[in-house]
Amino acid sequence: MAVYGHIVVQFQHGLTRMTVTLKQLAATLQLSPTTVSRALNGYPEVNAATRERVAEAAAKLNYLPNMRAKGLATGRTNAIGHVIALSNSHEIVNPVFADFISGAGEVYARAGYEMVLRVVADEEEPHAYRSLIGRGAVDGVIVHAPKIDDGRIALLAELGVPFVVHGRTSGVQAPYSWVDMNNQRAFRRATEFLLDLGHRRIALVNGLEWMDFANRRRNGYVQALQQAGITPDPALMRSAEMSEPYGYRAAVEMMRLPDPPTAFLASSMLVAYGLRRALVDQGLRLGRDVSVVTHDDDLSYLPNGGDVALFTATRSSVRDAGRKAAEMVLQLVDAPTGGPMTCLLEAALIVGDSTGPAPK
Amino acid sequence: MAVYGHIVVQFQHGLTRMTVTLKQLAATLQLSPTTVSRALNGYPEVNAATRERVAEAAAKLNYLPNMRAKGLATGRTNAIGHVIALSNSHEIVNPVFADFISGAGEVYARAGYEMVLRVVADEEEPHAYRSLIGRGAVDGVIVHAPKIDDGRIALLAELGVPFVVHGRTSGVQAPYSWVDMNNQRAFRRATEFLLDLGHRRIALVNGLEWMDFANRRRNGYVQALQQAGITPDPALMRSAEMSEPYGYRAAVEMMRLPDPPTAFLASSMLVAYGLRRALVDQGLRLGRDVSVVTHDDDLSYLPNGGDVALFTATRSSVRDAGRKAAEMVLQLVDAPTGGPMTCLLEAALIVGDSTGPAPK
DNA sequence: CTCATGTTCCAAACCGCTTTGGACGCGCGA
DNA sequence: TCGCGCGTCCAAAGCGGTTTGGAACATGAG
Repeated sequence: MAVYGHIVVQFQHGLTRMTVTLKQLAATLQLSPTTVSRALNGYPEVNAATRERVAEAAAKLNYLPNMRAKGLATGRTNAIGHVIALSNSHEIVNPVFADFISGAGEVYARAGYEMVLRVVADEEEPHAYRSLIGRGAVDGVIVHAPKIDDGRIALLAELGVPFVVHGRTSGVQAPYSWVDMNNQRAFRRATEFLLDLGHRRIALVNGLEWMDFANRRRNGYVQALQQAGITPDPALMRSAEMSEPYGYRAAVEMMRLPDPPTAFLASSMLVAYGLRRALVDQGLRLGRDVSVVTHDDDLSYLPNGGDVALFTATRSSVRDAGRKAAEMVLQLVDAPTGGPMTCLLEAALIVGDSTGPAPK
Repeated sequence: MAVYGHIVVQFQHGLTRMTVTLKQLAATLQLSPTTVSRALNGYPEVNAATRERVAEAAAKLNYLPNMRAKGLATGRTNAIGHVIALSNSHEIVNPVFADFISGAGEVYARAGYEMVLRVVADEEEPHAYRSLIGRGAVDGVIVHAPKIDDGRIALLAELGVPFVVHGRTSGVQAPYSWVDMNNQRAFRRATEFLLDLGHRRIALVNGLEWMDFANRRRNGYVQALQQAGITPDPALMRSAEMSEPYGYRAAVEMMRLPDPPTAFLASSMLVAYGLRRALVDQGLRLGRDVSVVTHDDDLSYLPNGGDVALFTATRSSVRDAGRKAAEMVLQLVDAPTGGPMTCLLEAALIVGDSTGPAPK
């Protein structure tokens, strides 16, 4: 370790690495730390010429403020926390997660915020939130994958931290901030679309229905059926973790029914892939012998076909939702009194090759 | 805001929220901050009875140390940074990412580390690393998706921060820490497996070949072919972002060749799905008329079939890789002089329903 | 010329924790 | 009895920023 002027140069691994502090910067400029700090943070009580000098020196010396120190002094962390839970029975990471994160991350980057992630077993989730906030690691929080009557909302309200939920949670009365896709409406429309094509036996291959989004989707489906005077048939409704093999099994088993469905509603692209595989295996052609509509989260690595949509789908970009949620939580951090904000996104109904009139 | 004894209780949103500091805790205990700090951190110079008292009080008052303050004092952040880049042409989040993160996150959680994520356009990646480290936001870094001759290795070495790469980067001589799957060997074995079944026309539907992993996979494939006296046919080799439609197109177009392949090697499950769809559409049966082997990253939401594997596959859990990488970076943070560590994982060859002898 | 008013800068306190360098009392061997 | 070492504890000085409460000087009005 050697000292040149006021710049400390640390030798490490045989490499030169420099960490300039505000104090050192001030010293080389013959100014007080106060003035330098103010110059860099745009306070008015500093001469324009001085401000210029400071900015130049900072750039030249490669000064970067230490976030921990800044955080300590200001009480702000400039970080938002995301807790993702793994149910330890089936340790599935929500495939939607990557895209949501990428949308949110984009917003954070622009705003100079950090994203801190915790992956925990779901029984430790409350602890994770308490710890994240109690130790002052984040200024706000995003809640992922809300269940029906989700306890996290009450917890976070109690902790008094700004948060926004990706999705909603039926059963919680207290107002809170959320951004959600209109799951019910999307699935009602999808069902109506199939009804209009003459389908009467429509199957729902849904996600886990204690997840709020899946519950809402089923409501939309049931609503549309009832409106058309059709009693929902439990044999045509499934609920499980969404995967390709799940879709496959669902289709195989339902097609064995005495009165099999002529159309399927899938809760995700992967499920739709599975449905497709099973149906094609049985020699059926999608869009002619049997129809499939899926929800499409518009995941970057799971595009719905090429130029023309492979599946008829209700589409809503989860990445957009991530962006929205991030923007909202940042606003809440800036103005906690702003009150709950909400944002309901509508899904587009994209017609692809997988649907057609009900066979006679 | 009201003061009870030395505990400050803040009223906010009409709710009671408490933040206890070490100083307050010390005051209620009639002890000095020094002693309390030492008691909580397990230093020997404190009486066992005192330590007990401190621990109890801390638990009762719900004391959680402020990480920013702790970080400032110790010079440690207890956080590891992950930078993920979005090439702005095609903003695809690597589907592998979610599982890797979940493996790593698990290790961090156990070690009391935070994971901080930055999502940036790839031209800003160097800046992201500099900023993350220069501002003291993290103690170490994981490098994702290395390309051939990746410049990030040199950058991070220069910055003098502990880091481990998920993958390797051909062309970089200097030693560095990495955990990688043996891509070359996996694809050589897969190719050999097909050769043993009598296939001579074997197609490779690869990922982007300036990604190091894809390059290695091709090497393994080419090596096996040459060993068998077969000259690799450029018409049977593709390279692109891995997706279902890509697999579909590749299969459709290759099957139109005068001398079409009898077997395919896919670089990911999604590509394999696409291959399957195209081949089945043409009335071919997998495992009889045409064979498919894929690499399977064992992603939680993309299982390779149910009880029996849908695709014959080289399988290596990317979640395990995440765990490994996290463990390594934590070790490096604890002992930076420990020198580069490496970990090469071997893929298992799983035989499924998608392969069979070459048709006569 | 005087005094109020700005402008521009600084010294010092503070954020919440760790850590250095003792202080103090006690038991023990010489 | 003295001196030494040991076990326990504490005061105070950081860590690297921000922010409060002036100080010093120039300016303009009266």
